[in-house]
Amino acid sequence: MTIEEGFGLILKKYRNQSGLSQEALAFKSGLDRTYISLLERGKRKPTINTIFSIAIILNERPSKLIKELEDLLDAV
Amino acid sequence: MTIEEGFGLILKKYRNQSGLSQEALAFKSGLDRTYISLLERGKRKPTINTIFSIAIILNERPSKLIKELEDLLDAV
DNA sequence: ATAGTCCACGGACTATAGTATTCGTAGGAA
DNA sequence: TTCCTACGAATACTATAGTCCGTGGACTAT
Repeated sequence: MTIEEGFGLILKKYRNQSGLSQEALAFKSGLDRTYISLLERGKRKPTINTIFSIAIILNERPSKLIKELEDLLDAV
Repeated sequence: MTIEEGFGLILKKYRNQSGLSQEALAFKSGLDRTYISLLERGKRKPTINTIFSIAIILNERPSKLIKELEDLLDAV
């Protein structure tokens, strides 16, 4: 699994937990609807600022998402 | 302080701790020497893959760098 | 049977991450 | 001096992050 694929899975999980649609998350985080879709499908590599923007909207610490991503990648 | 400025400070700190020059870090992480310089001066926003690449070379967990960045930004 | 929500996916674009080259400076060493 | 290492900084380039337009399928509800 690539880093971006793992990030996509984690993003999708937390977004679903928050009850937000892709479009709602996109609007609140100031990103594009289709870009959230691309991220969740592991087709894009977010910048550090994008990671922070998304994490804040999801009420999570960026480091928590990254930690979970590390664990997910290690688990392979 | 912006996210990228904070990341630059942390990168510089850990790079100096590791005893690597910008050029040595660049070589080992497969990035450009001038780009490491740009990052440390807060002029660029690294992607998630770049963050992981650099952290690995510095023998640190990406989440640790991000955690420290959060704390640095909160401290303002 | 149709309207609304949610999302995957594509094409075409714009903004910026990241590369390559070069010049200038400062410090230490020979 | 002269040589070398390390770094900042400018310019110009290439690759890709991120936007904006749309289509269509699955599902729900009315």
